[in-house]
Amino acid sequence: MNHIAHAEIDRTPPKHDAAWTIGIAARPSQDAPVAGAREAHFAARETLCEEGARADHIVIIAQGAVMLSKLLPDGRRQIIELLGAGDVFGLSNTALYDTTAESLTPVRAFQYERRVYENSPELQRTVSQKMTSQLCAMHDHAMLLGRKTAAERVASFLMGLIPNRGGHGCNGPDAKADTRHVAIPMTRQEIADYLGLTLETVSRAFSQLKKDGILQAPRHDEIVVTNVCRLCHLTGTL
Amino acid sequence: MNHIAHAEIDRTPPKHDAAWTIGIAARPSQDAPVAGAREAHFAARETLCEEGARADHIVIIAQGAVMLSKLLPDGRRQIIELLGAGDVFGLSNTALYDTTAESLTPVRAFQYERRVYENSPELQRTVSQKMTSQLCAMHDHAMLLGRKTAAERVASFLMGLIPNRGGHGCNGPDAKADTRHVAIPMTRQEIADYLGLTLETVSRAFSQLKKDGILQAPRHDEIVVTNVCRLCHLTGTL
DNA sequence: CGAAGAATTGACCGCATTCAAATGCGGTGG
DNA sequence: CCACCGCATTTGAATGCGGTCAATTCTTCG
Repeated sequence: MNHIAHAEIDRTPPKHDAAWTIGIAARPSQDAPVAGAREAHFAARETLCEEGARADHIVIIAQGAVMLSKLLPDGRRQIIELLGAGDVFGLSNTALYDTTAESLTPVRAFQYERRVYENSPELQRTVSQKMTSQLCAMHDHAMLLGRKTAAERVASFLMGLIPNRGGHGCNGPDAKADTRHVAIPMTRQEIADYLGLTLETVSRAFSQLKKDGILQAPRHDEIVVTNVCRLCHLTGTL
Repeated sequence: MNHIAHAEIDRTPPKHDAAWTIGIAARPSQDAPVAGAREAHFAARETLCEEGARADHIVIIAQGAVMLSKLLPDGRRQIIELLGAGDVFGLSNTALYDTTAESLTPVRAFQYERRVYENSPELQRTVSQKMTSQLCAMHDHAMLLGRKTAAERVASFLMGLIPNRGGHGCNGPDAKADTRHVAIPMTRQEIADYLGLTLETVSRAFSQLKKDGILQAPRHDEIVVTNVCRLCHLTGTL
C-alpha cells in the first residue's frame, strides 16, 4: 500500500508547490520520460543504490518516496534528502554515489545511464530544474539543521508534509477547521536521522504537540494536524 | 588584497578536486564565459544579492569567494554554502532568491539574466555540472550539521580548505613535513554560522587544536596546519 | 493470544550555549 | 614610532537543551 498516494486527503489540483515543501508530499509526476529511460519498480524499503558504489545511473522518481542518507564510519546516520515524484537522485561529481537511496514506499521511477544523461541536452534541462528545487530544499534544510531547536525542526518537518501551507505560498486556513491528515511512512528513528536529533527527542516533541492540542496520532505512521496555523508558527520560519 | 589567491602556497596543477573540498579553496576558474555574460567585479564584503529579492540573474564566480546565507526572523543566521571559482548562485525554484550572497574577498564573476539562462542549453549544461558538485557538497554539509560534534565540524571545515587532502582524493602527506598554510577570509562568527555553532565554541575548538600541536595561528585570518593527517582524523569522516 | 519491534516516558548526564570578563590585534592619529 | 581606541578573539563559569541509558507501553502481525 502506497502511503504517499493518499498522504493528503485534500484533492486540490497540483499548483506550483511552495518552495520548502519537502519532496515526499508531492503528487505523482505527470512528466513523460525522456528518451533513453528504463522504467523500474521497487517495493517499500528497498535499497536503490548505495553510497560508494559506482554511480552509473541517474533516477527520476515518477511515484513514491525515497530517502537519501549518508553514514559516518562509526555508524552515525544522516538522512540527507526526502524525495518524491519529480525528484532526481544518483547525480554525483565523482565516479561514486555520494548517498544511499532507499524507498520509503513502493516506487516507480525512470533510470537513465549516466552516459545517456551526459549526452542528452533535453534530459539535462529537465534534471537541471529538479536540481534547482532540490538545492533550494537543501538550503532550507541546512538552516534547520544548523540553527533550529528540536521543536522547530519537528514542526518544520510536519509542515513540509502539508502542501500549499506555510511560507509564501500559504493558502491560509481552510473555511472551518484548520485540519490536515498526513501519512508519515517513516519511523521515529528515520525522522530523527533526517532532523539531526535522536528518536527520543522526536518522540518527546510529538508528545508535546499532542499535549498542546495541535495534533493527534491515530497510528504511528499517520497523524492528524488539528491546527495547521499554530503548527506553522512553531517552525521558527515565521 | 585577495586572500583566496594565495590561500594555498602549494602550486600543484589543479587536478580533479576531491569531492568535499569546499568552494573557496578552489583556484581561479579557467572556464570561458558563455554568450550573454556580463562581467562584474565586487570588493570584499559586498552584498551581491539578497534573500527575498527578485531572482533575475544567475552568477558564475570566476575568481574570489562568496558566502550564501539565510536568516530566521529572530536573527539566527546560517551560512549555507561557501563558494569559490567555478561555483554558481542565484538559482531559485521561485521568483525570489532563497539566500543572500556576500563576497568574502574581491570577486570577479559573470552574470546572466535568468531569461538568458533559461534559453541557453549550453549555459544550462555548464551550470548543471556546477550544481551537481554543489549539491554533493550540501550533502556533506548536511551530514556535518546534523551529526558531527563541534570538534569534528571545525576539523572538517579546515580540511575543506586544503585541496587534494582528505577523503578519497588524498595524496597522503608531503615528503617531509605534513604542513599547509591556509588563509581564512572569515570571522569566527561567520565560521560559527557556517558550522551551526557559536563563535565561542569555534574559538575553543581552534584553541584545542593549537594546544594539541595540530595548528598555529600567526594571524586570526591565517593558520598553519602542522599536521594535516592528524587533523583529517579528527573530522569523523575517516 | 503472544512475541517482536516501535514508540513513549523518566532520570541523569554532558556538550555546546549563554553570559561575562579579559586579552589581543589592527588601524588611526598624534 | 608609539599611544590609544574599537573590534575580534580568547577564556572562564554557569546553565540548559538535547543526548544517553533504561524501563515501560503500545502496535502490529503471525
